[in-house]
Amino acid sequence: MPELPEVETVVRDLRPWIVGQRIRAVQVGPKQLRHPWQSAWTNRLLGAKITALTRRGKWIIAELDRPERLVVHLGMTGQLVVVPASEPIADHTHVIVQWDASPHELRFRDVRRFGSMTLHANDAELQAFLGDRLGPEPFELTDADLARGMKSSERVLKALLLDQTIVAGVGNIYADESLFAAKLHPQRRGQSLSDAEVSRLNAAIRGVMARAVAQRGSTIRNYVGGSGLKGGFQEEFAVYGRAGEPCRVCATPIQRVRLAGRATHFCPQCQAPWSDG
DNA sequence: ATGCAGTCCTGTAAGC
DNA sequence: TGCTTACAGGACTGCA
Repeated sequence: MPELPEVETVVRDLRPWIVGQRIRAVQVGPKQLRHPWQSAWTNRLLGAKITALTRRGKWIIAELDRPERLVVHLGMTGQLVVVPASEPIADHTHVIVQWDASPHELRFRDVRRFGSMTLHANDAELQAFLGDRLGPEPFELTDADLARGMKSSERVLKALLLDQTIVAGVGNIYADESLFAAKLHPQRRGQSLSDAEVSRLNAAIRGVMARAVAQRGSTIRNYVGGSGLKGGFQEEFAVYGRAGEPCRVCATPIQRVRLAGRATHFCPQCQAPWSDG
């Protein structure tokens, strides 16, 4: 599932292929993504040059040489890839962007259509949109930021980590992995955390994210980077998807429960539920 | 205000 | 073998 490391990998892969390219054509399929494509968007994109490709949380942002911003969210099964235009079009391909001077094209494929591709009018409007939804990036998150998000809440840690307004980019996999790395039980309440535990959690999130980005993210089912390459971090999972398997630290079987509506994996020994202050 | 459950969507896999 | 059912979960809505 594309979370921060996967989205970052897609952005890095795509950047050399599409930054500097001028849009010649946009083809949109009949099936709607999360938000319907407005036909006016196509006209506003034609002739525009991509000037930068960036990421904020799990959102991908294409800057243009005009005010509009093209924004993509991969949802659960979204894939954004650059391929030779001659390549057969895979099932569930919903948008194709073609360039003036390239034999390659950009394709957005999304089997379950939880993803979205939208055009925002300008950067200020986009920043307001993202600002309403996203807290700090993990690599910019201070202990004070995280403490503010955690210690004022009665919600369980798993739910708090999935809340994009507290820290942007963490999804189900990296929430579980971060809590293991921080030795915190996913069912602990935010307000039960000590300052030391908040600090540990912050370091854990950052460490897990850095290692996952270095491995080009995780491929569980169908995630691929912008060049079609799979990720490798799934080989390093400590808990996610390892229910019943021995903890890599203490050999205790990894437990799986349902928390905040999500499958949640943890080591009952390493992540004991009591506070250690 | 807060937190939770339900919703969307379809491919995969388990169960009978 | 073929059908039904559960499950995967990011972002969002509606309800208590």
